[in-house]
Amino acid sequence: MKDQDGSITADDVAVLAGVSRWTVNRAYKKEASISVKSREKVMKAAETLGYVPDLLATSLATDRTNLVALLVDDFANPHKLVMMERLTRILRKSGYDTLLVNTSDEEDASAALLNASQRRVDAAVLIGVSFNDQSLEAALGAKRVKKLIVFARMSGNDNTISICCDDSASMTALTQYVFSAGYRNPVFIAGPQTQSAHLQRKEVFLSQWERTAGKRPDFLPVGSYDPKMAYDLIAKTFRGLAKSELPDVLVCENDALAMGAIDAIRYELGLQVPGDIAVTGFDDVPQAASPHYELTTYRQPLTDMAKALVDVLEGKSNSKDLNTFLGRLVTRESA
Amino acid sequence: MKDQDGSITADDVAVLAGVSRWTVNRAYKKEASISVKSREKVMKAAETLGYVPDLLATSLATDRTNLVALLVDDFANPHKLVMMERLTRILRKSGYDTLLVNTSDEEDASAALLNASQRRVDAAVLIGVSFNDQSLEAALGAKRVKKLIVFARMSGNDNTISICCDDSASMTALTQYVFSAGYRNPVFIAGPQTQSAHLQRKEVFLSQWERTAGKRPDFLPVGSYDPKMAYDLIAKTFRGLAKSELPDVLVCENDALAMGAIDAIRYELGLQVPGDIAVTGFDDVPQAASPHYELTTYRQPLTDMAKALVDVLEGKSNSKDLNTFLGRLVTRESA
DNA sequence: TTGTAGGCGTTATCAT
DNA sequence: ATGATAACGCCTACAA
Repeated sequence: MKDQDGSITADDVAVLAGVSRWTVNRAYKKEASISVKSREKVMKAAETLGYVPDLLATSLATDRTNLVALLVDDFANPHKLVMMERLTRILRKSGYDTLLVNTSDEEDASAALLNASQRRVDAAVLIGVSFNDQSLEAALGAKRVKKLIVFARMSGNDNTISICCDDSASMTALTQYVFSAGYRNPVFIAGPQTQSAHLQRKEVFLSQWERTAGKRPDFLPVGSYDPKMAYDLIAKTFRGLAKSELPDVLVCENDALAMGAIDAIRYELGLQVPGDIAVTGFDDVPQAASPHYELTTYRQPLTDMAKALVDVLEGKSNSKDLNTFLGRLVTRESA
Repeated sequence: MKDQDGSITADDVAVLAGVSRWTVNRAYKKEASISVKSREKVMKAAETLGYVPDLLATSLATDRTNLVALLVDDFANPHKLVMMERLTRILRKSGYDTLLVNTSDEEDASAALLNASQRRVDAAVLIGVSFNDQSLEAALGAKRVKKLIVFARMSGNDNTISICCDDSASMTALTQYVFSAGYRNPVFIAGPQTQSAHLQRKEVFLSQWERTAGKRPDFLPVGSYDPKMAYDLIAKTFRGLAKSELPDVLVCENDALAMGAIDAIRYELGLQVPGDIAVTGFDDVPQAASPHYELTTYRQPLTDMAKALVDVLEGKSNSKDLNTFLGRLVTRESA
């Protein structure tokens, strides 16, 4: 045994087990040519010494960290918690650890990406939205992040792998539901308007609705995916308006906005949901099911998406456009 | 320039800058004896090559990773999101990165601790609650986690550093407020009952109330800090009871439980909050301020606590009992 | 099956 | 101020 705590290396185990250091390391490899007896000896010695292989040294030697950086820029949205839970759990099951990187007070994600690259993460996964494609591209080009993955969002950037719901399919389903439920005067509540706006839920809804109903709806951009901001904006925008001037449904880009919207309709406008104004969301966060919201929304297949992420990490998935999933509409009382 | 992407080392920079490899590394150290000119040359060369120091190799050589593991076992509680945001941001500002470890499906945290130790984290921070002191102690003894910190919870374990609100002071304040607001028949809604139950909020409340009102209140343990579980339990427990049999206030161990309680009172029991049953929480999560909950609760000074964590990491704080903070009561409409 | 070099990219320490 | 040696703990590739 060595002197201090925690400095037990393969060498120490080798001595105790009476084998060479390399045999010790081999004992920890799945398909290594090593005799059962040797492995047993090694494992027993390791057990008594409290030895565990050092992942730092392993990573340095193999150029593989089994580390994934999760970049999150928006902690007001409860769906982030759901995604983090799912991702960390499934990544862990596949042997990956997760670096949680908070990019909420940075202009763009490139500084965070740089930092992650210094830790040699196997991939950086963006669960945020306020990134812009250009800075991403720059970061990806210059730095050494091996893979850049945009999760739960489409990305227009070709160097990026996007794992997400098909915005077109999901919003089309939502549009059809809203229309066939009889609503005729929707307003779309959008999140922050980033530069790469193509393919967004907003665009799909506006054009789909126009095609269906013959009129392009208005939309309201909220500064961030924060229920409070949605609340304030909706209160300010619609307060004092006559019923005839109000929309009959607010189609929200996600549940965070929708929950703020519902509260504002009830507590600021003094109106009923869905009686006066209906509301739809996107994500199906846990709170959406509560009797207070009863939110009609769209659920993404997070587990499948997380598994797809693992496939991408392990190089099993190559074609970039296969990582588009279909979720399902969850209809409740809010619309 | 070397061949592939991302494999630029200090050697490459050294060649381009016309200095030795060690000078390159020195250029990145704050107080290193290096000439301004050399540093400039190095930085310029690094810039054109896109060199950044490798943190993996640094950690291996220095035995300091600047990595902190955050163990979280409960993703249904929105306060976790708040804590994660605050901690990651403040840790980052001090040069630490955060490993997010999901321990929600593990019996105890020791397996997660083992894994973190293999990455040589500088510290493991527990933001969960369903740990038991014994397994922690075992893990701390056997493995090489340098520091084990329990955040936002008291811990009875001496080998553990606890950074939290003073449960006694906070619950006393809450107790006094509830009593002086005229409530006389409280029930405490508790979280999972772990082994080390001493010093918990529940105990403080029960004994404080007994001292004040002369009667030890009942309490109801919920299986996890999940609003839904609180909702179900409260619905099941109180449904069909006569008004005289109902409590007049539910003192909840945290906001997650309180929010479930409020929903259950309104939507399952058909009663008013606070008119029929009042509710208090703990944490002051963002949702607590919404007009729907208007929750009377207790806010912890998270930023100060996070800074204290940094102090502990940097060895500036030694005495274990100084890391107890005072928060403040936030009174709203729910009680 | 087992042992041996050499290397991963950095830092501590000593020498110049 | 700068250069050089050894070490951090492990892995790949090769030799025995």
